[in-house]
Amino acid sequence: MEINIKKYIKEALNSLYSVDTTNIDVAVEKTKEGINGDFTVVVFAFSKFSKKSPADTAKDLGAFIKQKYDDVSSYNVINGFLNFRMTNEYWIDRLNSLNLNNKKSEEFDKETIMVEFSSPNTNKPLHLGHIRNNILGDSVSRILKASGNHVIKTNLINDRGIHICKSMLAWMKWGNGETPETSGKKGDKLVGDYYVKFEAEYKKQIEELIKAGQTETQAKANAEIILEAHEILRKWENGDEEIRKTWRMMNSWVYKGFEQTYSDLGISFDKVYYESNTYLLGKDIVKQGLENEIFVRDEDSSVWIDLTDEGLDRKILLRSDGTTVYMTQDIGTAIKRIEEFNPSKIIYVVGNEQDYHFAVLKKIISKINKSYSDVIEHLSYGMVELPEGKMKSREGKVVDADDLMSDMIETARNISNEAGKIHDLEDDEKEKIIRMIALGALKYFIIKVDPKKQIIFNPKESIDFNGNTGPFIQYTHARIKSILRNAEKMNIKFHGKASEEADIVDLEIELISHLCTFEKLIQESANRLDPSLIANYTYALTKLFNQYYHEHSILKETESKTLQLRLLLAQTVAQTIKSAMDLLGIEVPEIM
RNA sequence: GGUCUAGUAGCUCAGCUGGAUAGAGCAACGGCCUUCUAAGCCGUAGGUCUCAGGUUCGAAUCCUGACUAGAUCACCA
Repeated sequence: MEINIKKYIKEALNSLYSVDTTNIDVAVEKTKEGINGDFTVVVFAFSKFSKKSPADTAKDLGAFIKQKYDDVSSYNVINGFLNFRMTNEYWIDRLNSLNLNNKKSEEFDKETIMVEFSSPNTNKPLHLGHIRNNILGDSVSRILKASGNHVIKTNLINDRGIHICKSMLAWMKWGNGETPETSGKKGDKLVGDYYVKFEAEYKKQIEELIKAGQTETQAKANAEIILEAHEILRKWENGDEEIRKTWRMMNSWVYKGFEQTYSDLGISFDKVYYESNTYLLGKDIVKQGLENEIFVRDEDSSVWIDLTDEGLDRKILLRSDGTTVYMTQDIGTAIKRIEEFNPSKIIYVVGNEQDYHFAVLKKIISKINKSYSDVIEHLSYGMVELPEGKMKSREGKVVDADDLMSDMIETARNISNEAGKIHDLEDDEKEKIIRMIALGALKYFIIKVDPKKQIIFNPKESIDFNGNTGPFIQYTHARIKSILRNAEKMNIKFHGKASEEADIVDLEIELISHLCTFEKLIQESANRLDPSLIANYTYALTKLFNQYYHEHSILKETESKTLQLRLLLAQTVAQTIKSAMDLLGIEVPEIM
């Protein structure tokens, strides 16, 4: 759209001042509120070509363009800014073209991009921090897909390690064979409870040892219960069948619980990896790296990479006993994925506490193979914290994902009952809408903030359903749908196209102008891996429509061309809201 | 101490690669339902954009340096 204006300006610069415009970037913006115009060109930079003041330059350019192009209806110059007003026909044409087949068919499966997110540990249930991770990963995947890429959503489940051994040990000690069936507890919750039990006992033992004169470090290493946990880990690694059986059983409980939470959240994956299958990967690569002298072996036979030249540190890749560390596994998995899928990017949605880890991983991968340098990308997001600080699973101080969702559903139900607009629906329909609203409120609340910023969540302050929220946007969608239904009931024949002769008001131009930027915004949001741009865009669109809705009746419009224009505009807004919210993983109702 | 990230209204956040008088929501106060869904709309009030320099026609935005907060720098993941 504003590409036209750019073209015009370049042409004018060339004709008027003989400027070679190939490398000139023309800044075209939406005209600020309160100033007459649709597009604004910043002309300060062109003074050097015209050898005139910005204001005179702007006048030259404006006159030239107004005279030559008939989609420009007028121009004015204020403070050296050149403002153009486009004709009504121009805007109506824009609206019509938004409704043509705007499928960018040539942009399909441009690149293969792998997005890894969620990646939970299996010793505890998911909490609000995981929710942020999941909806970020899910939304980014949707946005990358919408911008024309082939996306593979993947989850690497951390199903082995000391953490799950802790839960197992506590269960073996104090569980009396308790299962999700006998206790009626969700599987992940049950296993999480034993993790908390372990940590409580561990803490007690540490305190006792400190009282007996040990230092904290000593106490942490010597507590009997942690030694037992390490023993279980050793047995696990040696394939002890009894331990493996318990491990499989408890993990299966957890998976069932996770499945439920993922399904409630509307999250799914294309490919799931288990760390118990991948943790040994990477050893061979490290060996090769040793031969190629990318890595070094210390005297105690541990293997390292030295990144001090790159502003990073030395990082261990294999322990002196030859066992792998987290990094080894990540190297192996990354290389395996690259070889298997040949993705142009693997995006890791992981909290910013692991910035350093991924900086190192990226360096290592590019040292292994230069052509892989740009594959690894870390989508680092800020932690979700409570007013009193970090959430701590081991102390049970977390905002549980399932609890939060059911609280939200409860609130949504109350608000909906009060409004009474969906009373007539069948119970299951009602329930579906209530869940949609609850999830919409929760997801929007999180996704609207810039991923890299930390979120402090105060459980005492409930998540809003009014203002800049998911439900507000959903509500506007339902409102528009209601208008379109009423139009049908009134036997208004809707053409799906607007006449260029229709009347058009300022708010309509603003709406159309906003709608026109959606496609570009998806690209930008994909480039920046930032769904919050979509959220803010949608809110602005919705806000604008509600204003319009209030000031101009659609169905009472008697002039048929204007009525058609308004119906088309309303429908386009509804569609755009729906697709935008879909990119955030939020559904919108027809009625609410 | 090194590195990274953030600091905008009482609170939660927008503000794109520098552009005109810094915007929303929540909370407060005042209006608007015989009119397409009031989960809405309009208005009032609320700001030294952490501070100090610099770059330039022009800085919340870019650079440098302070200050504050968080993260990270393990033979943990």
